[in-house]
Amino acid sequence: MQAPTAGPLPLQFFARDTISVARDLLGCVLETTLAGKITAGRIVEVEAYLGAADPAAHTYRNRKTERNASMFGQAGTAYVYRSYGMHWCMNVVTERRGQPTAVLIRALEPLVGLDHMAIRRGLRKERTLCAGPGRLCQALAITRQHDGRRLYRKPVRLIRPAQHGSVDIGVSGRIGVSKAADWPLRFYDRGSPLLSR
DNA sequence: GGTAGGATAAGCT
DNA sequence: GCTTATCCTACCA
Repeated sequence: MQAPTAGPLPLQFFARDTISVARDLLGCVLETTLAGKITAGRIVEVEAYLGAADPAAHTYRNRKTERNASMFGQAGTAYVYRSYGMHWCMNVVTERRGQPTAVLIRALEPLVGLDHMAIRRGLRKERTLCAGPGRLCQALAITRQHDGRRLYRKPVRLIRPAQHGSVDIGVSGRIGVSKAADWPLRFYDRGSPLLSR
C-alpha cells in the first residue's frame, strides 16, 4: 500500500510489515519545523530492524530497556537514540504495538532549508549534509526530545509528496552492524547520488 | 582516492 | 571491561 494522495503519511501506512514500510518510505519526505525553521529532505536510504528475531536490532530477544522503550510503542512514532555516545539516529516504529520493529532513516536528499542545515552541521557541503543517520538528525535538529513522538503531524512528520515518482530500489546488507550484517534489509534509491556511502 | 584513530555514552557479559 | 544501528580529521597515495 502507498497512500494514494500527497500529504502526511497516516498511521495505517506504518502499521504494516516492516520491510514494506521501509521500501515505501523511499521517496517520501521527512520534515521538521523547529524554532521557526523548516527543514526537509527526500528519503533515499533506510534499513529495516525486525525486532525480537533480529540479532542486529536493539530489541533482539524482546529485551526492553529505557533506551529502546519507544520501539515497543505505536506505529508511526519515532525511536531516537544516541549512537556512539555523540550522534542521534532516528527510526520509524512499525507494525503493532508491542512488536518492537522499526525502520532506520539513513540518508536524505536535502530539499528545504539547506542554509539552516548547513549552519547546524557546521557549514558542510551538500554531499555530507544529510548522508548518514547521525548527519541527517543534526541537519534537521532531531534529538531525544523527539523520541516517542508521532510522525504524522508537526513538528516532525513524514509526508508523501505530490510528485512521488516510482523509485528504483536497491537492496543490500546493513551498514555498521556486526550481527546479521548480510541480511538484505538496507533499501536505497539507486538514482540518488547522496547515499551514506 | 583510501583508511586509521579518536571522541564519547549506554548497553551488554 | 568491551562493543556499538557514527562521524570527523589527519595523513598517505
